[in-house]
Amino acid sequence: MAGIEDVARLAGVSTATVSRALSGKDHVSERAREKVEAAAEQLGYVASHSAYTLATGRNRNIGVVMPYVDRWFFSAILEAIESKLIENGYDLTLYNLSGGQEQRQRIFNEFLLRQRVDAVLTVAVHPNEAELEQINKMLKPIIAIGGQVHGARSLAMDDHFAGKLATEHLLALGHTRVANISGMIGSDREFDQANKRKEGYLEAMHEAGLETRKNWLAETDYTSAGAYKVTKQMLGEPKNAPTAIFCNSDEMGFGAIMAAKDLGLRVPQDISVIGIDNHDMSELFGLTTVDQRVREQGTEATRLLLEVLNDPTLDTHVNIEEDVEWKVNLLVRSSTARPSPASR
Amino acid sequence: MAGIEDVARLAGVSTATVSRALSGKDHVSERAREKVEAAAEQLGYVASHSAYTLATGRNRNIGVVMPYVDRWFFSAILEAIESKLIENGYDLTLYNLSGGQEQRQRIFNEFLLRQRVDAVLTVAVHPNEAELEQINKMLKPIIAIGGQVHGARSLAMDDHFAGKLATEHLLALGHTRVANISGMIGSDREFDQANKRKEGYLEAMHEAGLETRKNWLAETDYTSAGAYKVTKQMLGEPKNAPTAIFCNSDEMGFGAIMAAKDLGLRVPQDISVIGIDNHDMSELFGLTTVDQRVREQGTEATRLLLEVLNDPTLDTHVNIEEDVEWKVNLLVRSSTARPSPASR
DNA sequence: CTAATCTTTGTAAAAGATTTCATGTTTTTA
DNA sequence: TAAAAACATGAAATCTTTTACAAAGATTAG
Repeated sequence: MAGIEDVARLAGVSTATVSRALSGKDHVSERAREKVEAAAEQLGYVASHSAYTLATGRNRNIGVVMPYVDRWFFSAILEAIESKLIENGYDLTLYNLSGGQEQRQRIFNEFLLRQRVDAVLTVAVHPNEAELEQINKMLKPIIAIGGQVHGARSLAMDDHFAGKLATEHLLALGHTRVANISGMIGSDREFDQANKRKEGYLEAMHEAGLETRKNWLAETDYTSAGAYKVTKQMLGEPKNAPTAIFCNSDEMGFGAIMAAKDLGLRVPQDISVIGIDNHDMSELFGLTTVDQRVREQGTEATRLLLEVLNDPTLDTHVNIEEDVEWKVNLLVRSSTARPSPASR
Repeated sequence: MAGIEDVARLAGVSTATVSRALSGKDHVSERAREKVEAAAEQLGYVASHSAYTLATGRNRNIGVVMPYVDRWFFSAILEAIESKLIENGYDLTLYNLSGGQEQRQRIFNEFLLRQRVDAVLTVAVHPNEAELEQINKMLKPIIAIGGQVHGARSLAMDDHFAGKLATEHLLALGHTRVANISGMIGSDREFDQANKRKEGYLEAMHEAGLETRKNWLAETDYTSAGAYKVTKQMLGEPKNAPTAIFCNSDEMGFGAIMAAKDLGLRVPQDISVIGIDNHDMSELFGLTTVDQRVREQGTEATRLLLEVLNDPTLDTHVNIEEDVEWKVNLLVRSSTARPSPASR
């Protein structure tokens, strides 16, 4: 492959001029610029990235760390981040934490420290003490989406509020027997954040002076299969059954709806279901939800990050702990309605 | 951050020895190795990646190019690729083609040529002539998953065969009125490949001497919402309705099942549905499908790639055009059954 | 015991860009 | 027209590592 010297030779100038011309810098005569551009074009020259990085200290590369890639929320947000980055000339290096404790450690101890990235974007990651220390060692900007990371800027929705909002929608419709399906606390560190939605539910119920029976509080993993199972149990004995279910995520909402239908119940006449997310398939299920505009979150967080990187007045190692609170909206579809008179 | 010289100084050896000791090379005395390791540990030294790359020409980084990230197939395969790569000490740089023609061009013309990756993995990408030329300019190994790329090794399922297999399952159950929902040809270059599944369907129908009515051949985008819509139309007038539907993907199968249920039809008693993929949510829907073991595909393709990269006898620029045919299996669940006597 | 071989180590030369500094040239100002 | 300022350019230093080569020390063979 052609190097900068080849281009310089062909254009009849020095490598310094080539570098200046191609990066649109300072003082380069029109003539020289044209000659250089022609030579570069002819040789198909593209600057070697490692040399560029070594010389400038910049990577034009952002590390994205997330606990999963193959779950809808994460893949949607990743897509948005990637688009925004490419648009601005940045590469995206992906670090997926799903490979177990050992791999997770390696990512924090080795990969992120290789100085390969200019900044880090974490998505729903809860670093522990040691990991936090490693992250801060990098002296690079960090933005955390979906959950605070100590020392980093964050952009996150208020999970407590969202849970309350969803529950209050059901209460406003007249439901009094409202259940909640949450993730298993502790089974997956990263989802602890999302479980604050349950607290919002509890608060709403409490404020309305309603009881929350034990069997209306189900826990399962954050999958539709898990929700399907617990919903079947919950709705199995009609006597104790709720008239509405608030699921901590839309995917769990799908499972709840399928379970209800398989039991011969109609949604929403016999049972209302609400989720959180506004998953791509929620429309298909007619699922009422709290829209958290996932893709926009990715775009906005990336914009924030680029702002920091492009602002030369800011030290690159700004870890302003300024948290952006992300707005969410109730999106009513056909899975929620007033409880039927019979069920009361 | 500490550099190699700091480590050398602290350990009381030369940088050459540090380099050799840390990369587990050649002839280094036990004593020297220990001193170096202790010094590196103490300083928290991690070799700068760009310097490593500049000196060795290696990136320990693989470029992954895919048309989408936020669709299940792609996110699942991405997860598998990433895990395998991290395990082997490689980074993954993601290039997502969904950002329109202009961005697509930039990815092929600039990003991939920056010499930032040691190899490229494409997933269901159909490069055009110009793009192919750029790819080959890189002189780097390429492996194509899900569709051949001229000049590259590939690992792909036989889409024609899978379509035939799915259709024959329905025929074996006794169905004669079988419909197909495919993607829109040409609307999305990358999915042309998957549309070979339709040809398999047509062949199976033809070989069985069955007619394929026009309104049993629906086209839509590869989403469940699209499939929902066309299925409602198709099953709308019971007279011409099929007794079974073969969908080109599971996601479309979900849409078909939901549409059928919303029309008051029972699956599989009134209508059978089969898909292709074995999507994570297929079990929830009880969807019979052709399992293409998506994650394993990603793992295996990555293994193949690493094999090429690690084999010093192979020129790194091996573009053996050796295509691995990926096996698929019929996975029968509860969405397919014999047609009811009434419907015949 | 000497010569040959093997280990260990350090010096210095890469790798391929960017950028500082110095120099020569042109333009502007007084 | 002379001095000052602005501009264009190239030589060489720089970024941080790996590695070829040379040299020195240790071990083995004859």
